[in-house]
Amino acid sequence: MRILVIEDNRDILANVMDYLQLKGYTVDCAQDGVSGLHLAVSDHYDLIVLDIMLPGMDGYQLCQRLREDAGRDTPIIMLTARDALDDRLKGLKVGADDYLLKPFALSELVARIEAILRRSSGGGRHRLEVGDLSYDLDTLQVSRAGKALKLNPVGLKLLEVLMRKSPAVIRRNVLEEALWGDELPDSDSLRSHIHQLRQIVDKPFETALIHTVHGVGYSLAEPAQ
Amino acid sequence: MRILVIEDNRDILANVMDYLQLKGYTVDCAQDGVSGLHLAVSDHYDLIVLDIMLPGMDGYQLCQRLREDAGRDTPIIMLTARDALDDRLKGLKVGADDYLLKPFALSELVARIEAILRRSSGGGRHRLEVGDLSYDLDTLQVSRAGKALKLNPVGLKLLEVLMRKSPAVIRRNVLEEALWGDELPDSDSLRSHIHQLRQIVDKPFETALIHTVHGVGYSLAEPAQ
DNA sequence: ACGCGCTGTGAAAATTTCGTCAAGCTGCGC
DNA sequence: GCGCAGCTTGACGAAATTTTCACAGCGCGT
Repeated sequence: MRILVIEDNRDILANVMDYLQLKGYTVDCAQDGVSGLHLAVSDHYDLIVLDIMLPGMDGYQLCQRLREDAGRDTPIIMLTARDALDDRLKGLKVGADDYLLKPFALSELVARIEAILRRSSGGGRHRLEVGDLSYDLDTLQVSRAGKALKLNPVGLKLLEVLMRKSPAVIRRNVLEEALWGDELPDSDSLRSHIHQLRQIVDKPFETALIHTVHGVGYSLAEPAQ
Repeated sequence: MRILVIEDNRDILANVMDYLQLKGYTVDCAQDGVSGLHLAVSDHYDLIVLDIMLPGMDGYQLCQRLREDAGRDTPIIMLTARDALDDRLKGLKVGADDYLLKPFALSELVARIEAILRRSSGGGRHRLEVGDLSYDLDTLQVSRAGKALKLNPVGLKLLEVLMRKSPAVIRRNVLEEALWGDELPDSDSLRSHIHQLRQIVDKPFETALIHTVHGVGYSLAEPAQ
């Protein structure tokens, strides 16, 4: 993963670069807006970390020109020193994906980078994994411990929601809304679907992944946790 | 994704609801502050679009009560007709997440909704901690001193309210309202639930965290304090 | 010290929720 | 029209949770 850091403060820049490289990213940098934009346009990056206050061209202008003139939708995380509402709005308006208030913890920056990369994983690998369970969102193939499983449309949707939020507990009404939207079925058909899902996902295996939380909903998680 | 729109102007409300539903959101609405707050508290929403000027209770009050009384951190986008700085500061102060000045383009509203949802759902997990007691709001797992505890739905809710406001004392009627809303049980069942909660949270350990304040209510706090 | 009201305790009763199964319904390809 | 796969509905016993109740003990004002 290639990341471009645009920041004029040498200390911050060095810190961020070190930390990101430590995390396994390939990092380039620029210390002013013009050369930053040049790099961002002429090369390919998976994400850009962009300071607002820059010599030459500020972060907003850079972001805007990258989006509108160059047509790039490279994810951008903005760094802003102030907690001013205007900054946040302006940033979002010109197309930033997230922002971080200085001073920030490096771990937080990495967390956001990962969140955004995961979301905009344009690479096309849409796949969910929980324990030995795997769900390919492109081919709609589900397998556990290497064995392919055959699921219904409702089962797929249910599994998708459960896996996306794993290991969190999903409330019944959230699941119902995810499956049917506003027009819920008259009876409690969610129970039947969970039952069916279990027959396929849990029954043939040693350990159960689907857990019911009485009076609340269901969760999908490894028992270890 | 469930969105609650609180707006008294019928035309704007209809427009916004139509557009959001078109975008695939599940939308509820309220046309005054009181019923809006009631919905926001009694149901679960991923985001709230809140008009400032409302009959009954204005947007600031609603936001403040939702945050402070009900302890909800549902993201809120405020709608205001004025461009006054005071309004913005006031909004930030009571806990709004973003702003939109009327008149606004529907596409802009959606852009902000998506930006905020991305940020808040990608964000780390929510957890409450008081002393050696810890409560993960996502997985609903409660543990004290490393030992996992098994709680009922009512116990969880009770603990959540107590931990959120810790070390403050919570009046009985506030607790009752948090648990049952308007329709209280006929008898004083709160006592039983507190008792049950104590059996699980305090009994197996050295020090008690739950304290009763005679004639007032209960608090959850470390004894040191 | 006394009494009243509030609180702790324990357990039974009432209610809700859950797992499971089987039957009925619907849309679709043949 | 037939058969099929997928979905919904309803019913039942089982399990878990919540409410209710009775009684004992404690706090506090008098």
